[in-house]
Amino acid sequence: MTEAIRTWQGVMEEVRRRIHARDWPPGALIPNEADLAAEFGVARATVNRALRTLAEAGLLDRRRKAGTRVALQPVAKATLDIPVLRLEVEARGKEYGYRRLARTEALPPDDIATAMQTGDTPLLHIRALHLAGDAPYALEDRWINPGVIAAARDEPFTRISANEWLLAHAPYTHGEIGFSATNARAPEAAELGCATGSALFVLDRLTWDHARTITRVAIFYAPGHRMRTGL
Amino acid sequence: MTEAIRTWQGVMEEVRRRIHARDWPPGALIPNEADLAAEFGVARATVNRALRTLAEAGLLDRRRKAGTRVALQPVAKATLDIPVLRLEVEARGKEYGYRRLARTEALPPDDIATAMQTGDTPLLHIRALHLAGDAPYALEDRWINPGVIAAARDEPFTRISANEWLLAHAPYTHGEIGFSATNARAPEAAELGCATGSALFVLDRLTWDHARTITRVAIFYAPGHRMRTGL
DNA sequence: ACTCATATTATGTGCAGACATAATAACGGG
DNA sequence: CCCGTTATTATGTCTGCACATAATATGAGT
Repeated sequence: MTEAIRTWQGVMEEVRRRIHARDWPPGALIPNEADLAAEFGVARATVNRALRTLAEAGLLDRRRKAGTRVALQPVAKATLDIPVLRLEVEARGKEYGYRRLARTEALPPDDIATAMQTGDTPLLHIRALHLAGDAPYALEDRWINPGVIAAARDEPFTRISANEWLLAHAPYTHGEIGFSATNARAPEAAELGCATGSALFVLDRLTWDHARTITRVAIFYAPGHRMRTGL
Repeated sequence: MTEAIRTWQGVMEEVRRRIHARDWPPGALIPNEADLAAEFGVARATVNRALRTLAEAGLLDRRRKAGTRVALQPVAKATLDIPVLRLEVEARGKEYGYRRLARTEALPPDDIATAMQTGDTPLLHIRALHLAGDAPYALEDRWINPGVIAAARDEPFTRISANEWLLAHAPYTHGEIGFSATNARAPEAAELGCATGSALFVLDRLTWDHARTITRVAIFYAPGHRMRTGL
């Protein structure tokens, strides 16, 4: 017998080891919390914490009464941290720069109006460039609902980006985020300083305050951008 | 006084409400666990669970002795579920199809060899197409280290994709995942049935078994693919 | 003033016991 | 044999208490 397991991390590691070693193969039902607690000589709450964490990571499936089993198809869960663009640039050791390109109040295109459920009210439209050193880093194309965030009407967004201003002034209750790839059209190519047709990584986000949409933004990253995380 | 808070979810909601209502503005130090527990009439462990969950979500910053404060720049954490391609297709209500395009044992290009740290040993190379209905859904380009997964040498991968086979036969301890965009070169365009130069969304993954690399894969999604999640 | 040891404090985690809840299994009546 | 009710079981969570740990604040000694 090796040294005893004392912490929930210890229990988690041991369970992970057994899964990995195929002691408990994919799909297998593992002992219940009380039994494991007895085996490891810890409280049930400790085992619970360990198994719950593994379940959140997608390695286990748990159901009341049915018990805990090893996930058949462990869906990899990638947690991406999406910081403010300024911090993202600074984390790469580059100097951050910002340039507002346009600020208008206009009727958004149909797809935006539909997504934001704003009907045919005009919205605030901001287009801005984020720089890393001298090179364009990302292009921000944003629509803001001034009906919800009235203060945005008084903000020029020349020195502070909408990206950061909204974080400080418009908390959201929930949102949706999407990732895709698109070919650069002429305006994006000109603004990002790349060839027309270049493949751009796009992040789009729609945020809500309860039932009302606050803002919808698309971030076009300069060619070659890669977003990464551990598993 | 409204109804009492009983559960950790209840505490979490109330804390979230106070942050959102600016009772506790960004950067503010909030009361300690013991005080909150007394205020809400619950045990400290309950408050701890609530605050810990909010901290994991990026809404709070916690440090021992220093206390808990509202995050200044709430880094949005997007958790992406990356299921097996077959399930991804089936979840869209389409019929899944699979076609192996190539299977060779060869020396990988330099960047792959470097990433996998396999020196100049030959690796198993699989290229396969995943279909949704009749349309190409994604192209899989995979390198497998047979030094770690010897059984892969005996598997033709004609009926079952490497994507699924590895999940069942090669558990990993950790990995890295990346997202980017790239222009389709001639082979990808031909295999995916799209124009050369189309912007493709690419997911790449490198998995390890302790210190040894198992496999590195790139998934090229057909044009227009969008990966989405809530916030 | 400055330095280093010591006290204090907030979070992190463990334990034992209890009850809640969801889902399955067992059972009994028709 | 089918169907609805009831018992059983494993997880989910709460409580109250204890001690561990990390980080800051304090203060003694030079």
